[in-house]
Amino acid sequence: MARPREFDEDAVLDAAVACFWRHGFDATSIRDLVGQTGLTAASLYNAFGDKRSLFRLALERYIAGGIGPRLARYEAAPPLDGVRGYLDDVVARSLDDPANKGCMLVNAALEFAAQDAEFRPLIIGTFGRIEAFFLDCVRRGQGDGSMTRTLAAEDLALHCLAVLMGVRVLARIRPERAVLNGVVAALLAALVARPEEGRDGAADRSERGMT
Amino acid sequence: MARPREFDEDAVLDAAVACFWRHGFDATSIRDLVGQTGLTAASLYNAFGDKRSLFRLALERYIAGGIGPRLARYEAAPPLDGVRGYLDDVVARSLDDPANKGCMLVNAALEFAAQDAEFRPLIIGTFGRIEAFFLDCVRRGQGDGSMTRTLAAEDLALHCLAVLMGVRVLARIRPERAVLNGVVAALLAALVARPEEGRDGAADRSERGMT
DNA sequence: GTCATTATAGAACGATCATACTAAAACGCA
DNA sequence: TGCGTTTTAGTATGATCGTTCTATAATGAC
Repeated sequence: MARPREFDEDAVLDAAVACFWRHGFDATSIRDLVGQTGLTAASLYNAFGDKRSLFRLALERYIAGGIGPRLARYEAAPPLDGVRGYLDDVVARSLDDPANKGCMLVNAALEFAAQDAEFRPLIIGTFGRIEAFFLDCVRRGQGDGSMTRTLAAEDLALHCLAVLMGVRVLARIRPERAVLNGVVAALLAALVARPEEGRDGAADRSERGMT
Repeated sequence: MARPREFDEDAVLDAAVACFWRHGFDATSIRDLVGQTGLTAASLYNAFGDKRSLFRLALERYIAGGIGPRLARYEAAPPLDGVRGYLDDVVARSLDDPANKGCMLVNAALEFAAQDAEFRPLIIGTFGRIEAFFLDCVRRGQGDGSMTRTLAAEDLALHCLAVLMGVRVLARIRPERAVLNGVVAALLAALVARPEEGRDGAADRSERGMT
């Protein structure tokens, strides 16, 4: 009934992700987006709204295409393999990105931080999904004896999340395989059960007080 | 011989630090700086050069006033106390900052990342100083038996650095005491020597292979 | 007191920002 | 073949950006 779109929305959003991912929200201009997407400013505004809503769509697409699949890829793995796989994945992606863009979610979190009420729920919620993934790994790992029970599962999961964030920051400054692998190796060593811990599931849980 | 300055350079730089720390480089306008410092744009340019060199001075002042003293405060502490003190310090500062500005160095690192050749050396060098502090703590801790020798000191130091960065990011998103303390507690638990490790210095170093 | 020098104040600069407007163009349906 | 609707293309708009200019004010040296 009306004139049809001449562009592929997904391709345009991918181009927008590339722009925002590389330069952030503020430093990406509408002209940049016009140049990278190939369509005009009028079409951009007509199809996606203003710059903020386009950023939101781009960030959601980044999450749906990058973080979501990665979580799904390791959610059924053995606990230690899940954590290791997730972080090795991140390290590999960080190392083979010549632009060193890091993680768009971390970048957005620091650019908007607390002040932006519109993006906060999406950012916090996504980090919450990642934390939940780590928490699930740790709970299963503590249950099957592969991970240490000397700390609360919640603390260990937060530790994983913090190391993940740290890796994403460190990777932008020192994108060297030895550096990032060293960090991940130390995290995994911190998670594994110590030799003196029993390997028989929950049986020996009562032998230590709760701290 | 000429008209004297009417302002205190240090006070002006402190105001510039406050602006850049809170909003970053791009999102801070010269007009913001004019408003916060109280002097005119002409005086700003005359005294400090353009926006980039003012940012550099502000970042150097932040490092000299924030990070440097913190490193000095804990460099002579017992190894574990040094790491714990440094991170507890960071957590405390993060929690009592209502603006949640995080760390200006981390913010700058992510805003400029790899692309900016002018700020890279300062950013990388400062993180290098922090890493060297952690490495010194770990080496001493491994030497006196208080820290684990199951990993290379370099990897443990990098782990500390990554957790520090992660805490700085996490604190901007979830500035809750329990969250940040949990992360630090897990880091410290990862550093301490395990019960089966000898406490007699370097004596038992030969009993394990190098991995 | 005059001069050279530097600091101030405030307006002005061109560039670029996000966004809106005006027309023309391209379709489905009558 | 028109009509209604939406997408295009290009330009315009007002705001704000970093920076500079002009003029005036304040000092030490002579």
